[in-house]
Amino acid sequence: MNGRARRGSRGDDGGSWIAPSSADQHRLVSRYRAGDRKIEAGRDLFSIGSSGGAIFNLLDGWVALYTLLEDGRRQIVQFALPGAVLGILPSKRAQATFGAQALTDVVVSVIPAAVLASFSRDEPEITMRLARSLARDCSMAYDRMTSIGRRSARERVAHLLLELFTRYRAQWPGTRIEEMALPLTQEQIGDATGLTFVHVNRVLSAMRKQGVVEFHYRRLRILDPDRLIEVAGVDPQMALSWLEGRSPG
Amino acid sequence: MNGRARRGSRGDDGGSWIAPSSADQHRLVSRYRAGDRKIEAGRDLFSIGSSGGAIFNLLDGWVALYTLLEDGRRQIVQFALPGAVLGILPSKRAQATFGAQALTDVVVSVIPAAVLASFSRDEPEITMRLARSLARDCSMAYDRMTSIGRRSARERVAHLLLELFTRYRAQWPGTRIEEMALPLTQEQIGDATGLTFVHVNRVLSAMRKQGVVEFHYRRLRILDPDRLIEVAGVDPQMALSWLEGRSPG
DNA sequence: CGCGGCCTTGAGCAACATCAACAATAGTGG
DNA sequence: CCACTATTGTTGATGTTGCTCAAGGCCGCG
Repeated sequence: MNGRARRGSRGDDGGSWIAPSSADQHRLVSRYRAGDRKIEAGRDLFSIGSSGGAIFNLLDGWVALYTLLEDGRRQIVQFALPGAVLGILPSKRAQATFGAQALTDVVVSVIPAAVLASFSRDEPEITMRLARSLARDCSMAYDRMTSIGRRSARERVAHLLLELFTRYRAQWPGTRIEEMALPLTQEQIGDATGLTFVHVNRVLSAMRKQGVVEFHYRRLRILDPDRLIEVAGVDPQMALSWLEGRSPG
Repeated sequence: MNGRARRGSRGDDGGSWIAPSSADQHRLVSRYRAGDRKIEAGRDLFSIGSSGGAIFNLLDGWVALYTLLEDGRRQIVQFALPGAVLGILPSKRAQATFGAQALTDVVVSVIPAAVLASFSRDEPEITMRLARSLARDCSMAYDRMTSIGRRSARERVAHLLLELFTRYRAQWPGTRIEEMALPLTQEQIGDATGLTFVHVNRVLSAMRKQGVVEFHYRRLRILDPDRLIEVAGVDPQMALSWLEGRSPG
């Protein structure tokens, strides 16, 4: 039993940390940029219980997918980065069991379900890409679940930071930065790792003191990558391949 | 940090509890029953690291999808029941990050990836069904993740039992049993809920004493459904719709 | 009837939650 | 530029949940 307390929030907060760059590389369907929509940080792209008439292709910004328990406990189940496809439902007229909250200002291309259906008839390729995207989401969910179920607090936090860092960096291949804007609060890290924000804070403090990572007011700096990989309990082989953006061999 | 201990196992154990019945209702692709394969309880359908040339359509039996950490900690990320589609990889020549272990003797129809690709060209409908199946898997994974991340041990166990019970019963619509063969050890329940088998045992004992459920040597009996729903922390509305096999209204 | 896997129970402890206060920061309006 | 406020981060004291270690009982099977 944990994470019951929720601190006051109203969901404003601005964020244009993310370099806009050419968002088109992330488009699922390249024609039509009419359906593009901007959503400001803190708002929901869609909420729990909404019946999905549309699919969102995230072009720019960060989004958190989350679930809620009746008493307010919250779990962030996924962080979506540009290129992600959101809002696919198991069946037509099913209700979403999770919501999607913009962590930064966000640009999405909105694809009505009907349009998608017709696309998939014309070009089965697109449905296949969708399936692969979903398979990836599943794999990531399994990975996260393993983290939450079987790793210590320290390992979980390290693993999350490492994951987000590598996914972020994969968008700018070839760069060698070890610092980034990570638009999360410690509470959100807690919601993603199944911890309280108080404990997240302690874990982060410890890791800072030990010179592993520094996370302060939404800036993440990796001080010692190897150490981080070790703490996260990730196979170094695999971690290396993540960092270099190739498939694990 | 938990669940490090793993008890000796060799994976024998028989299980033909499941009524064989007409397994054809669970077929993704109805022609060709040539590719059918039987796998005995305890064996893996595929293992971590295997590069998937094939997809499995589970026709009969129970399967556990699991991940491993280097030091042997294990997380069961999903239980697959007849009708499930297993082994879809995020990309061709990617390696599976999770394995699939038969909990009972199992019958699967094996569909080589190449065959699936050609099917999806002929009949885009199939790819779409695949996508929906994957979307459902994602939703279930998110649900489970929330359980593990945010619920107490008691709630987690109750939630899992309730889920498995309703999913099992959905296969025989209209029946009103509240007892079933559940081919799991307490250790496997622990691996699925992120607990140790010792603690699972204590939780189950408590729930038995309180007249909620009885789980003993792989037989599950629901003593007090309403109570179980309450303990699991599930919206009664939703639970009711599960039990009746209709979509939540 | 002996063995291996599984379940059960107790004692002690570590990890993490909760409660509570306070400090740092960014955003807002003057 | 400063004062003001909401949010977020920090730290300590204390409590609880669930883990670890350990021993023994139960059940099915050869």
